[in-house]
Amino acid sequence: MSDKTLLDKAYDPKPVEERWGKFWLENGVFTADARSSKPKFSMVLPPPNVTGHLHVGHALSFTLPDIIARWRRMKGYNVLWLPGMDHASIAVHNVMEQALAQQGLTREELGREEFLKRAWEWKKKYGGIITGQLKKLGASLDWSRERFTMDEGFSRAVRKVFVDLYGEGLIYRDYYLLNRCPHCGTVLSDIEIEHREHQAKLYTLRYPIHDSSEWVEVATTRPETMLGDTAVAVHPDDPRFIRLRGRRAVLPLVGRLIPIIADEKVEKDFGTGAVKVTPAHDPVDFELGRKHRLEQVIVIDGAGRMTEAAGPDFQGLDRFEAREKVVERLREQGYLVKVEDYSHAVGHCYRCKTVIEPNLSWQWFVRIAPLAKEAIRAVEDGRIEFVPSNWAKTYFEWMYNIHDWCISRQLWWGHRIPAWYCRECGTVAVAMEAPPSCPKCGSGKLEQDPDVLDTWFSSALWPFGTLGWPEDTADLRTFYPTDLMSTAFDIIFFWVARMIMMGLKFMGRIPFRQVFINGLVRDLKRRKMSKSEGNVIDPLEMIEKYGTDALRFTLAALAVPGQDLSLSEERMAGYRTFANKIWNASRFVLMNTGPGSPTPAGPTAASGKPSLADRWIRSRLARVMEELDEALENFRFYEAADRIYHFIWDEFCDWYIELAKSDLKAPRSATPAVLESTLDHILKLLHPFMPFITEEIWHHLPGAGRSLALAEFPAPRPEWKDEAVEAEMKALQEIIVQTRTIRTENKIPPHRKVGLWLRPLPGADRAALDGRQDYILSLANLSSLKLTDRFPDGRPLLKGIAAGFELAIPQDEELDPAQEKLRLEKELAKLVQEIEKLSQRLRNESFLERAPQAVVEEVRSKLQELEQKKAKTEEHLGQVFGVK
RNA sequence: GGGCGGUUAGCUCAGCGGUAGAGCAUCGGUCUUACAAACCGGGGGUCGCAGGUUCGAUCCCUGCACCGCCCACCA
Repeated sequence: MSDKTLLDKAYDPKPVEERWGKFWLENGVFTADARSSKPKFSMVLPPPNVTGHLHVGHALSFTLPDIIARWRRMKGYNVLWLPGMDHASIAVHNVMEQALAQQGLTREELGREEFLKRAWEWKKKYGGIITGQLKKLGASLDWSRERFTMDEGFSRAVRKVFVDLYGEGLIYRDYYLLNRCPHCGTVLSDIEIEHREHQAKLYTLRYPIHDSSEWVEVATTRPETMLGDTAVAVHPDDPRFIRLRGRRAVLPLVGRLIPIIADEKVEKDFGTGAVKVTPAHDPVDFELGRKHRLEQVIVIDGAGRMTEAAGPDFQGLDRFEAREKVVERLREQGYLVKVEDYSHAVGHCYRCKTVIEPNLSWQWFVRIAPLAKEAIRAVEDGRIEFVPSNWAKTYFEWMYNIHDWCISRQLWWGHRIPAWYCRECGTVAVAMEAPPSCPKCGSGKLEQDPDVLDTWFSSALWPFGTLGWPEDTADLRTFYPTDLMSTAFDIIFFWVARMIMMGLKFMGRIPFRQVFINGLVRDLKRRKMSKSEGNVIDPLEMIEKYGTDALRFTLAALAVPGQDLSLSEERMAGYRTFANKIWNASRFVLMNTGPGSPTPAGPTAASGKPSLADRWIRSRLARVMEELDEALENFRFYEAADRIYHFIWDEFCDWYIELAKSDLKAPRSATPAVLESTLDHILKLLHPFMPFITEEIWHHLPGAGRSLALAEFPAPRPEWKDEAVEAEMKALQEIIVQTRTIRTENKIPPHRKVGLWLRPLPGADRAALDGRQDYILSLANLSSLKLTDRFPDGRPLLKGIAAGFELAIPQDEELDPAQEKLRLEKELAKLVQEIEKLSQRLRNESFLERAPQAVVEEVRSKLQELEQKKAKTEEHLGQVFGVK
């Protein structure tokens, strides 16, 4: 890729990201092959709204599956990750109508046709913003298969599903009380309502009993609805109201006589124990009304304005104005008993946050129970697995209590309901295409239902509609069912559950095998990010500042299953540093193994004798490779990230490269080859997390292929693991660290070379040391030490114990006895404390009896070791400073 | 009202039955020829509270407290 063998000194993400992002797309690196013989792994992207722009939630829920996709691809799977966009009817209406309002226009004034024309133009112009941003993130999507929920094929799929369900009686039309958003001008389904706590008032009203001087008190939070009351209800067992049974009340302000009914739904202990019933404006009252065959008087229309039925005093008023006025009138006329502060939950539109208005209208519904039954079973019997598994509980709870789904919306942008009404005979014709005439009376006067379908109705078909259904395509055969659905918990009901129902219904098979639910991204105070709070972290800004790889790695490192994550910029800065670290480690490797270097990693090196460090890093690498697979298999992104991070930084950079510096000096060393191959492995292992920088560096290595994204992910190499080598290395590391500590605490300047004298403690393996003399020497160089064979008499010594060795640093100058004494005493105190803990356990007979032998043994040998150490330390103290 | 999750080092978070970990911050020392966006060393936690189970609990059980979220037809 590049002639340069030496990379720039600091890593600059921008040009690298630009170059490789473009390269991947232009070369079809992520294009799947429906006819491949490789095992397939498929996912569909949760289609972002066309109104969307990338926020950090997207960044998370696209990065995680991308890591999986890239990992699988490198492991030899035929990976399809299919992108697309959702037409998002309500959201689009919101933004477009807002724009219209600025011109003083409403959509009605514009007309349906013109509105749709503009919507399409708008989609064309702005709809691709988020997909462009997705590309920036490095998401390895197959753009050749991009779909849109309103493209022709998909729309056809939507119509077919509607027609088929209708044919089976699973879609029906009903006159029902539903949540309507007065602002958006459409009904909403139950889950599109957000409940928010309101500090409101509870009004107690007094309704006179007809033909009597008595009255009944009722409580309400919505006095304006009293104009539409058609009953008062009490509990059948409530003794207070037995005398009122069968009587009628006179509705104040209106004068209508309304029955007093008894129903068990009424809570005896709430309010006055009697409740006003408004079947046309309250969900409970609506049910009550159907049960008791009460009249429905509509006093508020869908836009939240009072109707003619509300009476001349109120007609045309907004519902909240009407509330004030009704209360005023009631007060004037003595019907208002009291007003109390009252806090309760009020439904709001999930899009525009307007208080919803229950409203009666004709709507289309999906009869959900039969579909839900199958969908429940698919999760129960494990065909579909939720990760983390506790989300299955959320899913079940909703599915068990699921209500029929209202799918019609009074909007224009979307899939128009394929139903035609005959103006002559009133027949409803449901069909894929407009029928030329009424199938019943033959009249040509047919009118299509003006409404469109709930956006989620079409999203529900995403896993198969995007693959070509209802056609029997190669893609559909190869890639359905998909393997993984990765998404956030807030759309389990909206989307996941419905995809499962529709997939089972129309494909006869589950739409995906696993559902991975990622956490929510919160700010540092654990608050949800929202524009109004002003606590939004903009991923694009982060990319600009820290690079995409750093952003991706941060998200992965914070992605603990089942946990929301608090995104911190500091953390991201840390991973930018990590990228730079990798960059520089690679520079080191390339400088020392490249063709121009004094120690090229050619065939000679490959056949050279591996040093201890060579064998050690290989062994450690083998472990990381295993752990990474395991972690990704289980969606433990944070674990994978943490593991690779520490392997690269601590083991590869801080130890191996440092050791390599002296190993490289040995004749016929294998180190250049090991350096190069370890880097190659590191790049591959890290690529799913940090695709850009790894791809860039990889192309500087000999033997790099077309793209690292298509290279083979390192397969497990158990034969590389070497316990003995790791143990030996660990001992040597301990010795080094110990000497460094001694030096630092005695303020020996880092650059001053001092001698190191080593003697195995009784019981330690002397041979292990002897055989490694030269090696220890090179290790010692790490800390400006030189190994001395002979204990130099008569000079001050700094002493320590590490890994079964007694060590001493002879000092050329006078050392500060106070300093050294302090160090040893501190050390001693620590030892005494630990020894006490351990011996306490060993003194406990129950422990000796009941704990596993291995544990007891471990404690014993640890204790022995500590005691030896303690003895030595005391000896040092006594010897050198005369302290006993 | 029902359910779910959280409470571990100054901050953000891992760990979850056998002597407490990371990143950042902090203290001390280094420009050691890949990297000062670095290197070396150190300090810092009675793991929310109270009981229980266990040889042994941060980890399991019960209760409590506080924080966050989801669901819900007490008007």
